[in-house]
Amino acid sequence: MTAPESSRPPSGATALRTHLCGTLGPDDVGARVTVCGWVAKRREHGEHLAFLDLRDHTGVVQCVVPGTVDVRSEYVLAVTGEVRRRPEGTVNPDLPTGDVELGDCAVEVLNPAEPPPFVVDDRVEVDEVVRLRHRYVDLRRPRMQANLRLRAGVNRALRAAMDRQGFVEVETPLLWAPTPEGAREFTVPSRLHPGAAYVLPQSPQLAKQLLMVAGLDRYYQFARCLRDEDLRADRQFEFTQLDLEASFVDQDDVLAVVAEAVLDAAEAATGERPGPVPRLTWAEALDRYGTDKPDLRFGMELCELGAVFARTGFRAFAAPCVKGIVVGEGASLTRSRLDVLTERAQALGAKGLAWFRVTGGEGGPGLESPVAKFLSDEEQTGLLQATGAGPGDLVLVVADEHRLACTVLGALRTELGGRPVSEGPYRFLWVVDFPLFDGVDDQGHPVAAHHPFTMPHPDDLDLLESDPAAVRSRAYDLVLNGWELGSGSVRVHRADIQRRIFTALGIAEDEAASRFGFLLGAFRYGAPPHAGFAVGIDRLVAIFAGEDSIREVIAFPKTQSGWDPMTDAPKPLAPGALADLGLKPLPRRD
RNA sequence: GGACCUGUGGUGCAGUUUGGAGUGCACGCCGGCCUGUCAAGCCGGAGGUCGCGGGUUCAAAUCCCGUCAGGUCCGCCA
Repeated sequence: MTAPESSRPPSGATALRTHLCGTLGPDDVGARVTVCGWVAKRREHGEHLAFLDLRDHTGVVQCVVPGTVDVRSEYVLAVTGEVRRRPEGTVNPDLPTGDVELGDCAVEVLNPAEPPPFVVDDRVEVDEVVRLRHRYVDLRRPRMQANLRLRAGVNRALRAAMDRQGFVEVETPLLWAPTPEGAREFTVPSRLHPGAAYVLPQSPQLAKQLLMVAGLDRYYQFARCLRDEDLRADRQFEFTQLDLEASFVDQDDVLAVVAEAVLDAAEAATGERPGPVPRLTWAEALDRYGTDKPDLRFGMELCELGAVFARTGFRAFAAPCVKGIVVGEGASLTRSRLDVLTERAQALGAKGLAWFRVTGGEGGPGLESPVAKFLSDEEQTGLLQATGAGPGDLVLVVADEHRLACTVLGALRTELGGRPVSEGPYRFLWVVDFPLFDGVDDQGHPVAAHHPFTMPHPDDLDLLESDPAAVRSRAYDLVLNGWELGSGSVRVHRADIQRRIFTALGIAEDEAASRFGFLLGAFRYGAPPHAGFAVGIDRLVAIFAGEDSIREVIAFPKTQSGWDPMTDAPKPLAPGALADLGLKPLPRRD
């Protein structure tokens, strides 16, 4: 990462030290220096010589002690010595400071330490619960130090980009009002109002819209967001978003602002600036990649096979949609592997998965498959032509409803062609024109795909009442290498459109007033057209760090069950604390 | 709510298929030796509720049932 010079004092000098361990080099030869840090390794050679590898956040330097030294791993030391070139033949090319060492060292023990529960070293894999229980030790490891500092660099770049683009940083409340909508919220019971509660915000969505009514014009915030939903590798209870909103803008303005910020962040994190961010419509992303967050680092696009099997006699392929993907060199996959893929497809909702190994006979390529005998020669030829598959390839075909066929193949595409997070390049993507509604609720009303303040696509306004499922929206997602990095939308600022959407959603006027009253009330006093976005910082940094899990870029994350092995949170409240809040536990149901 | 995988000295593993004494490996730890190592080397040593509970059996780390914890995924995440 190329951090600005000003971000770190070159020397790191303090009252206790003159230099940093990892920065010492040939230029310092001859200087008498004091460095502070932790003992990474002690190597004693009898009573006349000992080596100490001293580690701080910049790296490790070898200290030579003329005698024995009673220190152990992870002792905290101040070591004073003279920087000198290493003797002939003892240079360590694997160590950045390996040209030099600290000679004739005087060692002061600032604090002894018990043996750590695991070695502070990137070379060992340690159980994650053990790491989290002793996170303060885990974070000493170079990998974690690098991740947290990378994150700081990303934040710095994002903040600079927002400032430069005229955005004003505003903090919004963590204690907010409960809303019966959307993600489960964390509840904070009120002591002063027993029986009443605040909730922690899932996002500052409504607050930032109020800031637009308030005339802030351009707002941003590094917003902590909290959602009481099940955790995953890319989801924690609490996460951080670069949250932003702007007035008198349209979709293109927002995309430009966000793109500049994340491309700056990418440049700061990786040293290279990715090219302009391309756009796909949601419909196109689904058609071509079977997902609304396609990984553009590889091809394997879905092939449309409806025309090939339009009049097929094979009942399994007589479906509204028939699509396939080509797995290059996939013909060598074993039968058991193919069975697993089939089970996987069924688990995702498909009725089945048809596979075809492409063989290379004398008369041209042929198909080897349990279902090949059900297909006519024309269909087999058509399948090969439509997919472009060649000998040695594997073709996977799903026939089903359009959405399902696409998503099943999209999942298989990712599983079979997906690359590790740590592999470049960085392929940002905008997915635009999301549907306004997604599915229907118990009463048959459409369900808001994003949130109920999302502006319908102007070309689809007429369909709001007649064909809500076909209404596109001014909602958009930012995608990076198959990860959803964030989403945003143009908001509804006009009462008449808002009323029509509420009606479509089946939200009565009094219900809307009770749920969003303060927002709708504010909108009566002059709401500017506005739009916004939120970028998930944890995911962005995880990708730049090449980490599969955002836990690796969060200082103190929780396990999948929401447990913190270090603090043992969550813990039962003391009876007195419960009483103060006017709470009484229900009897356990076991 | 569901599927799959995992649980064995401080750490990482093997052992579980086919039941037979807590057996083994690497790292770490403790003690000793060692004047140029750097994942030091050599010698010696300590360290275990095989996640937990129950069952089968003469005998269970190993088989069966249950349960807890962790991970990945589905659901969920307006």
